[in-house]
Amino acid sequence: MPRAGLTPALVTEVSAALADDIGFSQLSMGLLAERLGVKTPSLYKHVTSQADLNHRIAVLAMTELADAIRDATQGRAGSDALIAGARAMWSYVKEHPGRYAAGNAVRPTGPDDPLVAAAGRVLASWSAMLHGYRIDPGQEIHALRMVRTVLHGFATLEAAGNFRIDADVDVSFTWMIDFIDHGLRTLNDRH
Amino acid sequence: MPRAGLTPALVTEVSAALADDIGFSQLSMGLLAERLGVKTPSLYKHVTSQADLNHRIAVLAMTELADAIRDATQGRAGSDALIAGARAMWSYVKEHPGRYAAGNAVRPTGPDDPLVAAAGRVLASWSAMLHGYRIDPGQEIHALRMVRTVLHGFATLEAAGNFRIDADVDVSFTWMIDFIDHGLRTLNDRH
DNA sequence: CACGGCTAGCTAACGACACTAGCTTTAAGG
DNA sequence: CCTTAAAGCTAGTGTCGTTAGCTAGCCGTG
Repeated sequence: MPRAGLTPALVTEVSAALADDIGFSQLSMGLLAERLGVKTPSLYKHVTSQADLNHRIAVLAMTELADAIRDATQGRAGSDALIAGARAMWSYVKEHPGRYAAGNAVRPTGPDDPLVAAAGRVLASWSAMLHGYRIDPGQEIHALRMVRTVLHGFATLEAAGNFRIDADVDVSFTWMIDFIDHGLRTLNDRH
Repeated sequence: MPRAGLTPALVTEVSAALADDIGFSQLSMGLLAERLGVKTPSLYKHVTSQADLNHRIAVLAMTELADAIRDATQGRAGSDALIAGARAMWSYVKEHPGRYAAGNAVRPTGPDDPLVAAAGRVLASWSAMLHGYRIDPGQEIHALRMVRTVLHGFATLEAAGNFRIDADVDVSFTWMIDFIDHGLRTLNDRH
């Protein structure tokens, strides 16, 4: 019996890809083992439990997402940064729905959980992006939460196939980002 | 052995309440049977499978949510209707997180699925609410999707405990609704 | 009031799943 | 070449969803 040469990182990567293929909720140790050409119990040499595996997928997803947003918003500001960042996040979720689902399903175990750090990097990107709008410091947290809410909501609704007429979802997305952008730009002009 | 007097409706109601208590993902046939004072296999006299049960919870949730939003927006228009409807949805989700999670996890089986009708009633309420803003018909679908996206995103993020500093989540919610309201009211004033 | 059929609820059992125990064998390092 | 950590295996356990088949409570009819 030749060795398969597995590592925790490889197991995580393959399970993330499998989750993207069949859906995070359908992921099982048996299917993962089959895809890796190995029997189920062998996985426990690299991963302590399914919860541990899910956690690793979540960290991977949040890290990749943070990188994607950072790369997209790099060198841009204001409207440009918002549009580029939002599209980057949306396309990441469309391409990796299983990973993203894992990222939202898993709860951090504590303050020093790498998942917290990864999620913090995503938030930091949005926060940096908002600086371009010169928002009143007291309103920054609310604007940040709104951006996060909108993008998360759109991503999950679309990943779940919840938009009936999905022909012009792209148009709706653009419209929505434009709506938010316009609102942010005119935040200080309110009477 | 005296009979418990179960019905599909009662089983659904109790399972929904249980899901709200322990979380939708933690719901199991065994726990439900225990709460009903019955052995697990007895449930299958009233419900064909766990998938069937989840579907019934989802229909119940969407129906209740549609009623709550309709009642809250009744007799109101524009900003008032948006604020009242949004708060009604938010408080429903806070009060019944398990039900709402079921409503989002379950896929409709077909076009005549009662779940589709219930979800349609929710959408109809948002649509009626938007009429008060006199939005250009070509943009209505986008505005509708945005409202849905924002409320769904906020509800799920908060239900998952994803807002770190949850002290002023209520303030953020109000701020966000106000932001959306302002944007909708000035939609026609864009240059 | 008796009785017959429907069915709610039960026990027993199966398959799928996550996981553990313990063995064998691989392969890396002295 | 030989020792040793560990990768992968087989076998087995507990839990969960689900089915089969029996028993007994309830409702309608005679």
